[in-house]
Amino acid sequence: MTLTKSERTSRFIIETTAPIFNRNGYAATSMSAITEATGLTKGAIYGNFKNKEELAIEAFRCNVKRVLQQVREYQEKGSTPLQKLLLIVDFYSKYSDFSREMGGCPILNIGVDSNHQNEKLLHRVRSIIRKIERSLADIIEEGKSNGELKKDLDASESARQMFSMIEGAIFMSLTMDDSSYINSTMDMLKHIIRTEWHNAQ
Amino acid sequence: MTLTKSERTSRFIIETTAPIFNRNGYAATSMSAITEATGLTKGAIYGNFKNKEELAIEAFRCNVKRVLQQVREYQEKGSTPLQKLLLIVDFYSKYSDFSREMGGCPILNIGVDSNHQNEKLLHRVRSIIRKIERSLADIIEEGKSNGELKKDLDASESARQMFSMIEGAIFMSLTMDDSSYINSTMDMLKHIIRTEWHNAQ
DNA sequence: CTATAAATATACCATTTGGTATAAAACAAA
DNA sequence: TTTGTTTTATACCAAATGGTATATTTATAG
Repeated sequence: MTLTKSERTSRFIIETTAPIFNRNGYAATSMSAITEATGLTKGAIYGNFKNKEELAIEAFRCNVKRVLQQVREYQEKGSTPLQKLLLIVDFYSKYSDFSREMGGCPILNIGVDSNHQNEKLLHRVRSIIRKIERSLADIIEEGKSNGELKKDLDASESARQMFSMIEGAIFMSLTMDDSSYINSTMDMLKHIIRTEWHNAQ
Repeated sequence: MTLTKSERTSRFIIETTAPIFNRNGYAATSMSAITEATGLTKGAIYGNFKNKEELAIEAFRCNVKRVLQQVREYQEKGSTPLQKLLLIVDFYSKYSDFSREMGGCPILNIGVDSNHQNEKLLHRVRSIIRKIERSLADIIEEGKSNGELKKDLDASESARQMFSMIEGAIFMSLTMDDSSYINSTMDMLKHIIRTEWHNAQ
């Protein structure tokens, strides 16, 4: 587990530029902003990354990793699929505070930013979205299996709807700088889960 | 109604650059892209606009105007508040096709792009969001008054939730290039309106 | 047709852009 | 300590950036 020098500086560069790329987007993040933030020179940056695009991709990966780790920690507090779903919703209720330090939601920001601009980044965003939806759908399927959730529920469609609502609420909260958007929508989502998805007999 | 030359070219510049600003964002839209797209020179651009920022604001205004006009036309086909709400949802079901020519949703794109980047643009986005939510809330209030919608419905909160869901669905559809996101969420929204908001006695 | 004003084109500006070749430094093994 | 290898700093590149001063064209009014 001993890291080489370049591995350490690579991580350092990624971690300090991650919020910058997230806040400003790809085009609006200049190499000079990167050298200033890190205190390093272009030599160090280009010695560790092929180009700006590669660094942007690593920065995105870093931001996503942070979010997903937090979600995972939250959801693992629940013991049943239904509890897990509600805990995930709870996490996103606190998301605007959490996300402020890294400059918003990477999926939303880079998704919008990369569309029509950077194919590679866009593909990364899409694959992360698919991954998240798959893991949500898996939980829903488990819920159907153990009888907590209705058998006729379309797991992948419900997962998409859930994630779509979450991203919409994050967008509104962050652009309006008003956390009541996410609170309100997450309450609504919980209500849907408990009344439409929950298998009450 | 006779326009001066500069008024005509100003409009021309705004209309041809509007989709470019919408697709690429403020920083990633260069003056050379603007001169190329319009076929005009910098002299013509800076003779009609103070700077790039002013043009970007006008371009945003132009894009928003287009969307809102379409929504208005759609909703005016309905005669009651409930019908109007459902028609608005219908409009957004077809939104991804409609929006493609102008490069996505201006509120979403410029909202994300301007945050942490351009205060003036961000303020414009916020004020448009408030305006839209107000008009949605007004329709809901009418629905409460004429008995179509439940009396205990919080009009402005419901408007926010509705718009939040719409923006989330647009984001997902456009970044995943898959219209099933918006269709699915709009179906869900209709269901909510008809079961949770509708006053069935 | 002419004089004046409005609108656009041209040529330029300093600064910044992403990127690179190479020199200097820091490091590791002998 | 010396050698060879990583790693980082320096100095530079051509191209592009947003913006401007001025010349030229185009339109308008007398």
